Amino acid sequence: MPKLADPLRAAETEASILDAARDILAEDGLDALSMRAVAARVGLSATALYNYFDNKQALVDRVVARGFRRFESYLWRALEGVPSSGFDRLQALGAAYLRFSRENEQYFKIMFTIQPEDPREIEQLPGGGGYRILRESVADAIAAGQMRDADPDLIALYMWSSVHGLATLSLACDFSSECSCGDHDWAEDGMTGERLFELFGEFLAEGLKPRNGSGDPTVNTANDASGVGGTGRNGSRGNRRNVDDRAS
Amino acid sequence: MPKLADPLRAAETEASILDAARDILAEDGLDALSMRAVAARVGLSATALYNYFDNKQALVDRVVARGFRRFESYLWRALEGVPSSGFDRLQALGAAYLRFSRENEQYFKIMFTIQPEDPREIEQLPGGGGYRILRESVADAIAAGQMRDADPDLIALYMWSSVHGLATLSLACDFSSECSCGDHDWAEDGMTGERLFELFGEFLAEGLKPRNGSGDPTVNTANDASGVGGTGRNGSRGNRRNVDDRAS
DNA sequence: CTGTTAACTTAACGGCGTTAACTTAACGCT
DNA sequence: AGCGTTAAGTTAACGCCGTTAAGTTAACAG
Repeated sequence: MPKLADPLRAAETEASILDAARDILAEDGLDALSMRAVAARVGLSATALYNYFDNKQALVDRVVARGFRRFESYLWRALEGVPSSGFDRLQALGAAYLRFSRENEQYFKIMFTIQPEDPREIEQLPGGGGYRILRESVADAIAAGQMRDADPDLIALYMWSSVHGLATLSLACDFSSECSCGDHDWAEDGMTGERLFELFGEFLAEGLKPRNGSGDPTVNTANDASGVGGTGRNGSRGNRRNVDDRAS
Repeated sequence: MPKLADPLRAAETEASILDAARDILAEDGLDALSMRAVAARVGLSATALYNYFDNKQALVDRVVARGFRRFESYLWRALEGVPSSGFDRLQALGAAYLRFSRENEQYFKIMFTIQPEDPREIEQLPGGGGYRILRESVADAIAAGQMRDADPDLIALYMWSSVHGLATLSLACDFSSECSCGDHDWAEDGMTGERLFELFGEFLAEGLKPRNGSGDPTVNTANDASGVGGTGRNGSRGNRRNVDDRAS
């Protein structure tokens, strides 16, 4: 690996390599992201890339790090014009999180799948990758008296888990189609992660325990199996244990 | 692909191939899972595997499907002896979910990462893969009056998202060490996903909105930045926008 | 004894990440 | 002007990958 003395030119080439890698990833997925493909896209031979990156893993790590920066500024933009305290800000953050995961599916997948070769180098996940914004918004909401008085890190992590889980599951499984959850037909209104997150807002704010005269009745629609239905609509076949594959 | 007329022998060989693939995956990760490696482990040549599986993707899909079945029976076992209504059952489910994700890290990762070649074949995710158990437990809790009266699918999905997000983030980022969330030092008590899930129980049940005389005060310890701290401990450097990488 | 065929092998193709060796162009220096 | 140095890139090659084509072996049917 030569030393790449000219820093300007080197930085330009490096950036164009990273751009090419990002484009290939977004267009054709991680499997299509080969050193030869990236090199061809920037008009170099594959071995030339090794002047700029130690190996493929290092290149991918850089792509991921860039993804986290882009993710962070995406979240920042989502907060523009949203008042700086209360649940609105957190709702906007969650919605942006889900929107990003859908618009940048491949990016999002590798961001939380690839583990960097050198785990010391992660100033990105989650410290710089949006977590600070979330934590700050949580602290604001607590200070404004709109959120319970608990460890802001714990609350931030709780909200992050919920939204991240929803984003991940939305990518792995299409709720609104054949991969139906239960036998409830959600395809009717094209259930998306973002729509679900709106519905989850009530649960996040008020919890799951029953309460008298709870707020928003909209989430209580389409409820036909409560109070008397016992184990619910699936109760009849719910007890099949299917133990055959236990030791596999 | 010959017809494999002897069904008993064929099923045995197929099972041993799947076992080998599962073992390699668990021991050395997805990158080490090659047709040649699997074949060597069962004492065959790589091409022999094509008598039993169309291609590598089909083999991996079967491994994933087996993983889901194992996952499901794992969750079932976690419910043995737990009373069949109320939050206890859901708490046990969540804890088992996180335990499985830690004990079977590689398995868990590909279960929700790999997307099957033929998406019709997913009777596994999430229908058979534990979702039914969760939904049933939710319906039980609603029927017992221990949970609010809302669409059980919606509640189940909410809880699933929370736990799944926590599991995924726990694997991608070690909360208790260098990848510290915020500047809060959680390494003191070796923060794990399972421990976090215990702490989240209060939020899941009671919500995040403030309430007078809220229940468990243990989650309110270690809280030093609320009420007056404004934007929290990171407020000073929190406003760096870092817009440089916007178009990358 | 022969033909069929299930179950498997070896050989090979193109693509992958990566290394080694070589080329080319620009530069400083006497 | 001629020289060596070196940045930046090339081609060739290695071993591994998924996969296909062709050939081998053993059992069994007639």
